Amino acid sequence: MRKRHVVLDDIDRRILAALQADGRTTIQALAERVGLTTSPCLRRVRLLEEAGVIRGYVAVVDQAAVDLPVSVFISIKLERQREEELDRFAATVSRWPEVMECYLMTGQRDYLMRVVCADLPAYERFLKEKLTRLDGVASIESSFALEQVKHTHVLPLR
Amino acid sequence: MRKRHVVLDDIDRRILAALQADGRTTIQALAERVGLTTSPCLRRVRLLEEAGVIRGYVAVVDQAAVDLPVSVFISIKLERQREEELDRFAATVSRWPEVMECYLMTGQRDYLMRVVCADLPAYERFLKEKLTRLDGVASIESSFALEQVKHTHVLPLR
DNA sequence: CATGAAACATACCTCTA
DNA sequence: TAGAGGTATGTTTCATG
Repeated sequence: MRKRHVVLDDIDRRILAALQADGRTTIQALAERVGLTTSPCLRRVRLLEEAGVIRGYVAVVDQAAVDLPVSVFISIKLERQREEELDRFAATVSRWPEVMECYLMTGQRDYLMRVVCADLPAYERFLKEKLTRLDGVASIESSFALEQVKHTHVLPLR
Repeated sequence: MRKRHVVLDDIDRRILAALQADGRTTIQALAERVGLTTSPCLRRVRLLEEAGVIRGYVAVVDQAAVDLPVSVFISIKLERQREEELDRFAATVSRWPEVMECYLMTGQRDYLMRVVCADLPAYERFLKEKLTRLDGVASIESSFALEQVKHTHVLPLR
């Protein structure tokens, strides 16, 4: 899982595009699609995996179908922005399973995160039992997503 | 791909958890892990797929490794909020590959989206050539992610 | 290209709510 | 007795060296 910077050529990008669309394509089908035979195709896939370009293969589960229809975006400002405080905050929220994404933002140097939950009471529980119990949080601002217009994992290669 | 509401039991949830961690587990390993034999395990997986609970299987590609290190969150307010305008906006941005996520938000009824790009110039191109060319956009506000603290696809089942 | 492993399709039995 | 799991078997397809 090296993170050394890998130079990708056109075939690599086509492999990645195909695997982003279907993570279960067989090497044979993949090879055919990108214009290789199976051996070099498999070799490339393994290299991409080892280099960390492919981080893994996952099943995409429908949020609503597992009764987690609510996405909340939360903006959080910390009282102090010392490195140590930021790291501690980041480590803590990373451990919470409700947090799907969390970013350190420019500007006010605050965090933006997306939290999923079953309903409003569940969200309130998350707030009361977790977020508001953290030290050093200056402000919390929540906005609710009414509708998921788009949600993809497919990166625009090139 | 029915969206009829499916009732999931404990075994289903464990199957989903396992497949969210590794979308390529063999049915055998999966069956062993959830305490079934392969036949009923495979049956359940197929049902979950057909019911749309499992939307698909994908390779997770590292954003930075494919030279798309920048995530930008964009808040967009529309001039009018008629159904028709909202739909047209949603349909258009859904087609742009740079847009990874887009949500219709409560409150001001505006949109929040995450766009990925290679660098600032690329983002400016996206703004100039796409976003600002749309009709009916009242305001655009961008915030940049400095750092991805967490990004997961694993939903907190139960 | 050959080989072993896994997926897949089936058919049939068992148990129980 | 319908529904879910288990057993068994044969075929096909794939990964891999």
